[in-house]
Amino acid sequence: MKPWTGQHSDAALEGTLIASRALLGVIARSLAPVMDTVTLPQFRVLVVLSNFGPQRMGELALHLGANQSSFSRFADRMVTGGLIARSASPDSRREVIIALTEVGERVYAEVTSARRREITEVLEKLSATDLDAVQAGFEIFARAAGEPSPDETLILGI
Amino acid sequence: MKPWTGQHSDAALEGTLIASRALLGVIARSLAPVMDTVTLPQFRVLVVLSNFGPQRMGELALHLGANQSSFSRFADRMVTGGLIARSASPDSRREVIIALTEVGERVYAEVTSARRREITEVLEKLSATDLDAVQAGFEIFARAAGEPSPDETLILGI
DNA sequence: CGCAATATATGTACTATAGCAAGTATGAAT
DNA sequence: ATTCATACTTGCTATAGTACATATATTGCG
Repeated sequence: MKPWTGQHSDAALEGTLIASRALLGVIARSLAPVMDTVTLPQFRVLVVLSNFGPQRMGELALHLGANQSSFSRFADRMVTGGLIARSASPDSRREVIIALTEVGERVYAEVTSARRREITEVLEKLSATDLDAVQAGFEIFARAAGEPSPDETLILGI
Repeated sequence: MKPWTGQHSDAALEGTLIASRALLGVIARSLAPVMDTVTLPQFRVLVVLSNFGPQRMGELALHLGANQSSFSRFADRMVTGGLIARSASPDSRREVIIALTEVGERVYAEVTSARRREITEVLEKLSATDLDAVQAGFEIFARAAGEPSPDETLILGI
């Protein structure tokens, strides 16, 4: 099934590409202020911990597609940076649970709230009619595109 | 001027955030296949060279916010990787022009065409009516958000 | 020409990421 | 209890990125 002609699709494609650049700008701007506190790979850890909660080292390493031994020292740096904390697992004394510290939470929140703020600023420029149109279009697109898998999103570290 | 109520804006905000995640998924997927050929910082160079053409070392370093001396060795690695090439400047013998090699062009094209393909796949799922809605919404949003500055886009290396 | 300015390259050094192999501590199973 | 598996850490090593200071080559100017 091909409900539109080539020409029609091209316009929508170009529009989508332009919008995707605009959104990337938003995301980049929201990320910029914390880039001297965390590296992009480190920010990925904040994302995972924020969305999935405290986890064992191994689990986390798996989530991030990293070697466990690499991840241990990676975690060292983030602990030193005050972003995450190791703690003993209640289940087993050989397990180590990694959780966000308050600082880590704050850094993550800073980025997400900046993102919301930026988007709100854009939306505030719109008339009620345009806002409706944006909302409708984005919802339809998001539904068709589907949520990216966590792994996919993490490629970029966002 | 505040053309909408809080509730209305929230729905549009959430929709935008969800769509932004969907688009990030698209971008990440398109980038994944080349991530074993280039690093993200290196991909930024491909982006700049693709969009602004061959440039002097110093210009390029400036574009990327890098120290000139750092960039010289950074360029070495990309030359070794076959992605860019140094050449003499016609203007001055002390200037070095950096340009994409065919491989570099191909890597960049691979990513952008994958992105187009992914988006096209999503749009193909839509009815003509929905496609119109998506196109309208994205155009309005992009116009309001504006093009991100090159520097902003490069934060993420995309 | 001689000297200052410019463009790039190199010496040196440090941090982050990352993998393999080996070590240690703990838990589980026979 | 001994042995095997699990979970994590550490030793070692290598590469990428980045910066500062210094060298080298080239250009432009007085």
